[in-house]
Amino acid sequence: MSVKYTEYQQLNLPSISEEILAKWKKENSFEKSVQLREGKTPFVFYEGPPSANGMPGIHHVISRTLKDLVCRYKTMQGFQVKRKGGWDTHGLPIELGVEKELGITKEDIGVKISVEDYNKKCREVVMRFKDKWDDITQKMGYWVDLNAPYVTFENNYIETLWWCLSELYKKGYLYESVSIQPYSPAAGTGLSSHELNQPGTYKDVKDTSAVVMFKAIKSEKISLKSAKGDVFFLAWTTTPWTLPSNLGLTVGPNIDYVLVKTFNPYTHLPINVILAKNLLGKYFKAEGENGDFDTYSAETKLIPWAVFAELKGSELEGMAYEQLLPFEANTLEKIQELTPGAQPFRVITGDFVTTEDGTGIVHTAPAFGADDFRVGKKNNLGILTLVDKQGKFIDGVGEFSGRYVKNYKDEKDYVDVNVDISVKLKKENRAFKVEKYEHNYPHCWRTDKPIIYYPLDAWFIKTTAVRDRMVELNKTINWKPASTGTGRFGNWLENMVDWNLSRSRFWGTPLPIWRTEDGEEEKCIGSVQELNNEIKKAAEVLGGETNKHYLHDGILDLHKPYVDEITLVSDSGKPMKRVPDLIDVWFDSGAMPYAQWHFPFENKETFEQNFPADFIAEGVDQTRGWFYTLHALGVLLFDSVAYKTVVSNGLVLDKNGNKMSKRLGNVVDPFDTINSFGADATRWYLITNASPWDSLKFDSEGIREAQRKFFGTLYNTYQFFALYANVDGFAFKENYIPVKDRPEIDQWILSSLNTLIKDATRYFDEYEPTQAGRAIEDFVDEHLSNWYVRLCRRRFWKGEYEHDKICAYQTLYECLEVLSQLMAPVAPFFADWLFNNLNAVSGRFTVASVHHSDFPRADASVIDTDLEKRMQLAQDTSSLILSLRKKVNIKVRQPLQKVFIPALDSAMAERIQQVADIIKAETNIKEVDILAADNDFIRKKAKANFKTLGKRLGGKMKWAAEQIAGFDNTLINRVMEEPYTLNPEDAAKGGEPIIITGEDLEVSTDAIPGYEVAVKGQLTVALDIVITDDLKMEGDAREFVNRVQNIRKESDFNLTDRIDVQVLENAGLQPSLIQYKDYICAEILADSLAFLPVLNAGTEIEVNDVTLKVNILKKV
RNA sequence: AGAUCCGUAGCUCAGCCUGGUUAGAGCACUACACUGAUAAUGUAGGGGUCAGCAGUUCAAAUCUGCUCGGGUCUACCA
Repeated sequence: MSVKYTEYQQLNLPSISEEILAKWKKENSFEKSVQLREGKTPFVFYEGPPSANGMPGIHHVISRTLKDLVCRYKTMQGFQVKRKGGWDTHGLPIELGVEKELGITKEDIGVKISVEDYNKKCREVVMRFKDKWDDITQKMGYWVDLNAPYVTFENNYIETLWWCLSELYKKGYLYESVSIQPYSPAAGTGLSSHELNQPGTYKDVKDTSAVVMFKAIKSEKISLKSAKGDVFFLAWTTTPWTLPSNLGLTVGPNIDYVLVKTFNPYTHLPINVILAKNLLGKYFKAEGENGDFDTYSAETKLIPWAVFAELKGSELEGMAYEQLLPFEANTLEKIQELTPGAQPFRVITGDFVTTEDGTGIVHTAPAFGADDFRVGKKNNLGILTLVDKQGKFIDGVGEFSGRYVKNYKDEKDYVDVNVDISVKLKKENRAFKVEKYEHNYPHCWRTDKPIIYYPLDAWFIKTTAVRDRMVELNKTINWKPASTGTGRFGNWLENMVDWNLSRSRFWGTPLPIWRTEDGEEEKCIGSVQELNNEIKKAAEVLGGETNKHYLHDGILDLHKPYVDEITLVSDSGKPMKRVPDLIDVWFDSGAMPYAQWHFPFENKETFEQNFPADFIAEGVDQTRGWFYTLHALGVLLFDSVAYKTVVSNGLVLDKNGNKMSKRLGNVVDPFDTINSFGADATRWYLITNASPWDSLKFDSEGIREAQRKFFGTLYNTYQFFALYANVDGFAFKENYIPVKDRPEIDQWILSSLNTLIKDATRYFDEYEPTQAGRAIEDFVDEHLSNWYVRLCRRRFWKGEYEHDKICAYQTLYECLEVLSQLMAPVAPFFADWLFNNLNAVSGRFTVASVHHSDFPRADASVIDTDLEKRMQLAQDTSSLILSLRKKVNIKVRQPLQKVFIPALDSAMAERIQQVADIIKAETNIKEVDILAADNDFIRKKAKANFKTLGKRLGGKMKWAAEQIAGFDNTLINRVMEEPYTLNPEDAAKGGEPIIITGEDLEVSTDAIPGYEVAVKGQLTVALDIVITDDLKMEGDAREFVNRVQNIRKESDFNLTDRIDVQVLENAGLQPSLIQYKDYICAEILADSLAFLPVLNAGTEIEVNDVTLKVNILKKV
């Protein structure tokens, strides 16, 4: 008739996962969990789209666990949490993968393979591991809606991106400009930062470096007039080929510079040079300072030098100098022709200048360095690009024209142009030091040739225009951890530059801008319909073959090459072609709040309800990725944050703290992990081991520990409950017994439980799942299993099914039930399993899954902090007594008469009194004798309370502490009663009196003579270890019970089987057994205990060094 | 190079915000005990210059500064 709690052979977490997963599938538990909250407040979550062209790794499991647990928690808190999944499908990694697979390079696209076929291939590859992802998603228990995911390559998605771009265009935020980018002359292509970060691109190479001399033009303004002869700025470069393009010198405004009189080591001519003071030692030998200038000749080894002026960089600003290498192509006229109004050849200031290397004066060629470009633009230096895209000097650079700046073509007899430039400068008295310099320089990963930084056209979003607003709104975002928001992200925002959108690739979202050949007119398209209209319009105006394939159905695929085949017409009637660029994939993902709903073309209302997100979470590596692009677009388009809370989780490292990489072979396969340990233990470990934002040293031993320690203990507790509840038929059918009517121990565990609910709720609300998990763990281990169940064991298997027993069942049941709910967000399978096992019998909930239930609410009326403290006292006391027993080697089964516990005050006495029974039972002691506060039996010890006294006493603290340590009982008692002056003599002489009160003392007890004593903090116990004959007999009886119980167990008797016991007569134990016969029989469920002179059958047992023979007979 | 996180027992981590005089857990190790939850549990033991240096303070693991080591992100250097 009655349903039983399911009992198990042993804990098998993976099979629990499987079983529950099947149940979820069958019952559509996820969909149901969302449906059940229909009409409730939405909690908006954005899923950062993974790319399915790579295998999922263990690091995906941690961030998804985090996302999942928050969503599950919020659902249980009554919110409706829809979780639309998504896939990131564009981007360089995909293209590179395809190229590798096809054995082609970027240059082959459009030649060996059509763009159409290439993109087709990309589209195939992009979902290659979707099955694996779906698999891990399910197995790890990640609830996300994959039925209608957003996919970034779909037309609708791209259409929204176009809408976003056109909005930005309308606001004037989208513009084209030159920027300095890594460029590979050998490959003839720009490189993305991603390509630059491929392993092995940075190599140590030796290059010709030169410290060159720029001749200053003396002016009235600067006090260099005092220098006799020419004055030169020293500047260092590792790329002498950039020197003809030099347009400025940059100094640090706060750096100290010196003017030094010396000789040029190559020409031996007297010169004056300017360089950073810190770097003097690098170029001048100390012994040469103030040397003999008059006798200097070419043969002199030690070059004399002398400092005769010192000045700040800011004082140098504005000084002019002679052009170093004038040629036809870099005359002032040419420069001003290229940049009207440019004013080159001046000293400017820049923050990026350091005195780590070089001279503290930076040769600035705006075309060939990002910093140079920036300061050049700011200071109107103009720009010279005297090197073409093949990497050779253009015409008009004298003898260097046509020469490659590096050996890009593998010429056998290549002569380094950098060396020739240096030689020329040496001859012209313009080189101060030329040497080989070894440094780390980036190389093209494809051609292995050094890259250069080169000005390239690119499209930008003017994020700097809203920088202040982005900073301001960022302050309203709840960052976990906060430091990422203020530090890494905040700093990034402060120093933000415009967003470079352009990518010269094939598989991605095309930039929807069409332009006339002369660049005079352009159009930015914001929707498919607009494009189709324009297609027709262009066909009509331009006629002929224009757009003939697109007239009938309009455009069907918004990718290359189709968009590029389309010609539009300008307002003045000229044909317009699309600019060739694709956009940065980060724009794809950053626009997902809008594009996932195909906003504004559809789902306007849905979008409005789902923006901004309440919560997102990804790895810290997304700080400048997704977190940034989401934020930027939110601010640019809607003047709003895109998310209110963001959790950034740290990296997963291997157990030795190394980054996981395929190369090192230390990657952890998430499938293996979950298959062998189950998703719950894995998730629990990932969450509780370290805060999500700390990097995690992943060690499967830790999962094993979580499995054994936490899940094992909880499982055991359930098993224990099920075992006896099934015997007694407990199904929670009786009325709920008011907590106040239950035994104190029940009140205590329920109080702890409600405190736990309160804490866990707070932690989850604060996005501190680690703290929540640890609190739950502590409760299960310390409170529930190792104290409540241990102390209450007998209540479950002894006695009749009545009040006390029902209290015990109800209490333990409630603990297990609430635990299943508290742990549900983190360990969803086990929690549901536990919940269902309980609910299948009791039917207390109507919902079919713990994930459909409401998160427990703490009942403040049940929380009794005093009781919790008291119990802690009982635990500590018991622990002390047990340690004393151990010390004197008296086993717990041997009863002892008495323990003394000194109470320092009446409150403490009261508390001990209330838990005395528990202590007695736990430690098998007959009496707890509480010594009142004012007894003289014990000696008290006082220690100064540094916290209260320190502030008042300051320097006299040490002295006072010594005084207080010397107090005796009388003095301590006196201070406890009334204020006491510590320094009466001093005070009498007019010194500051030191008055102390009871608060300023920390009183504890000293040893009690004649007893075994143990102390912990303020708590002292003194154990009476005398074993009287009576106690000995009782100990024997208990020991005997234990032996019989073992025999019962070994013989596989049922818990309820009754027995008859026969014992061979013996002198040693018989008196004890007779005296405690009733007790013994009750314990071992014996109907008789008989002493026989002869015993043929039976077992030899040993009880306290006495051997005796017993025979146990099961009653039939 | 800049930013940020981290550094406490052999290992994984608390404690740090709010300074207080014996720095805690768990795992592992050793020994002993317990055994009707038993692939569990208890007790005891060894194991720490709280990365280093300096400062503030009566008092620093805790606050400040610097240095070193590790991770990550960004940048890439004349």
